[in-house]
Amino acid sequence: MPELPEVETVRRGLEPVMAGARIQRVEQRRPDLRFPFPERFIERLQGRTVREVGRRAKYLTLLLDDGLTLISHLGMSGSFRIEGAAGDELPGQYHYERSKNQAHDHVVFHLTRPDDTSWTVTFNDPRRFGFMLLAGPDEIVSIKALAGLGMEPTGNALNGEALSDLFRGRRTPLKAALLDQRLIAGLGNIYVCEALWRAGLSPMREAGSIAGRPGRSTSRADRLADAIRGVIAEAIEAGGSSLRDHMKTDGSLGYFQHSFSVYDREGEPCSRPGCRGLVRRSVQSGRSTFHCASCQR
DNA sequence: AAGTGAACCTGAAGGC
DNA sequence: TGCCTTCAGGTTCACT
Repeated sequence: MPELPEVETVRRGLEPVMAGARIQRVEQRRPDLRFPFPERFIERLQGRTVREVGRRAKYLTLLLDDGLTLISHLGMSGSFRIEGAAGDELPGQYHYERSKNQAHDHVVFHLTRPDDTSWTVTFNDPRRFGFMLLAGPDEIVSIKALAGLGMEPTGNALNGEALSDLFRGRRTPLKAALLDQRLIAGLGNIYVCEALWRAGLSPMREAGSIAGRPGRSTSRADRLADAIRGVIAEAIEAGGSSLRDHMKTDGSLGYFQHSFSVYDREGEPCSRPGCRGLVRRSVQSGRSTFHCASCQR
């Protein structure tokens, strides 16, 4: 489920339980996910206190009191679920628990908080494309996964000029450039399709074609930057609001309650006012692209 | 260098 | 009902 907004939603869900909590015990139920777990994974976590629950692009980061950071990626199907040990801290938790196949519960963190409440945080990942890494204070910058990441698509740093400079001279399709985590870190297939639709730009257009002269923006780059920031901000907002529902009722994180303009809407009429086009599905570098050829140029 | 396709793995959904 | 194929939010690697 995880592009940046979903990972941020997960972060916000974990923070109130994990930040400040002591990791009493860790259950690691298999030797690997996508990669083998780090050496002495359990031993290095048990007894530590979580100082911060952070996020970089699609990675969650748990900073511990000894300077170690647990870096976690959800892959395609990873999720965390929180359960109060007393059983009644989270109303409706039973329903949520039942909705998951516990055969894919791979890691369980047993936590205690300063107020003496006890919790478990369980990592579930059917496809096992997720992974966990440990990095010491000096290693964190050299962790390969994080080292090459581009700018976050949130906030004012991502503007037309920045996009123009990032994409200048690139002949790769705009879609591929936006998915390239080395340029912008955190976008995935859904939000790239959505942002391109909002900006009225074709996914097939050369990335460099929206660039202006060095240090200058263009109206296309401005539109795209606005669309990206808007889509991401709204998705985080939606995830944040659905997180409360998720606590009460089921395991969905708003993803499925989200209505997209083009993603997974093949054959439907384009929803841009005045546009008569239909949403088309195509394949770019092995992944589905959804766009309206009539209004996305 | 840039682009594509396959690989990793399980489960859901659709066609017949 | 069941069997088969296709597809899925990500990343990485091998090839042309």
